[in-house]
Amino acid sequence: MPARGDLPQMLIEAGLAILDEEGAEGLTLRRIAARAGVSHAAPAHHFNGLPGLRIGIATQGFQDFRRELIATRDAQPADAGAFQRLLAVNLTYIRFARRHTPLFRLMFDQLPTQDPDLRSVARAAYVVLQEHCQPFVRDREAAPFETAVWALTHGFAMLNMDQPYPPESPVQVSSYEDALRLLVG
Amino acid sequence: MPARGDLPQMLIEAGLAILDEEGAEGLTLRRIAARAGVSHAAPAHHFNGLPGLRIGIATQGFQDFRRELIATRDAQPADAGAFQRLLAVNLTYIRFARRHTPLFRLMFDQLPTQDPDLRSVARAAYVVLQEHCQPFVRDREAAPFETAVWALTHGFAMLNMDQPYPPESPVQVSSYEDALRLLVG
DNA sequence: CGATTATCTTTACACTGTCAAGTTGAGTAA
DNA sequence: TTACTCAACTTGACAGTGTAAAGATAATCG
Repeated sequence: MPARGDLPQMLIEAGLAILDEEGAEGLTLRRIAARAGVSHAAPAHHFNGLPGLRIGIATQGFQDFRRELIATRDAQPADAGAFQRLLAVNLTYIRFARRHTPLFRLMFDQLPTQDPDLRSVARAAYVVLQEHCQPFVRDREAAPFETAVWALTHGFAMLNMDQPYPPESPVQVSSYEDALRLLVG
Repeated sequence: MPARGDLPQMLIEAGLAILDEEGAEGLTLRRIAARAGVSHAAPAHHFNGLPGLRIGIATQGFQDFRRELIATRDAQPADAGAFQRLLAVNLTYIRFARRHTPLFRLMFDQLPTQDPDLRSVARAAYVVLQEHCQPFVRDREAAPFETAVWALTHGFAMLNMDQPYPPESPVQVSSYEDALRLLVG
């Protein structure tokens, strides 16, 4: 929650709210500023224009994303198996994309900007997934397997986000478990 | 190639060129029109504003996409194995995303619009991938396996498009073959 | 107390998409 | 031929956008 007077954080929160409520098209500098109760030129003093503000919003998005992944991990029962843990975390990944589709798109659209803070929190979110792959690495190398699991999950999230495609054989969340099982062998 | 006087096709071609040369930010209605040599209001008579033109560009993108997939399939040697064929087609999928990143994003961003033509060509492109999964379906059901292969490939394409992420363990095209092999078993 | 500096507002500008009205030119019917 | 029609396109205007410059305001500090 933004402290009153902490305008940068208030602008980011306003941006997140607009993304969830109105989608990516509503995310204009002037509307963000209006929602935060300041003039349209105020953001310029804290961010490098709209591009900078978008990076800030994406950074906050990755932090929230990571927090949800961690919350899912910590909510697993003590006797949960390694596969169930990996599955639960990855399903949170997929559901986050579905629940916050415009934000999710923005997050990964902003990654190429190479902003240090953004890279850092994005990396931290990935580590949560990565550590759940550990039990399945066995004799093979870790990196290629982790990459495969990540790509499968991210692809599933992307294709499941907006609508089933192709319509005749939809990418349903319910079929992700089977897909993941194919991969872990 | 657009015939002179076929303005709709010329506008789409102009849009594709702008996407490749200037990225998504350059794709404005007025710049597309200027590149096609017409006034800024001309596109309105052939498309439903910029949203309609974007759908048209995405539709053309899926057609080109499908053509490249088919070209790769037809270029395989007669003695190529089923895995090599699947791998080759999917690598074309991944490379297309990398070579035409702004277009690739636009294509899948426009899918939720539910435009009939767009859905049709997108489905046709998917079928190319789908038919290469056939040899690996064996006793299991086809749809979940195809979905898994598609999600893995699409996720790989998305993560590989702009830049390696996370930077320390990049999603390299060279590691896709191992990932796919894990999946087909 | 007076000066300074960060924060925010006001104003102006170029650019965007859309709409309404006007222009043009090819085809058509009498 | 002449008048009509109509699709294709242009022109002009409008609200909304991001950005930059300049002004106002208030807190901080010497």
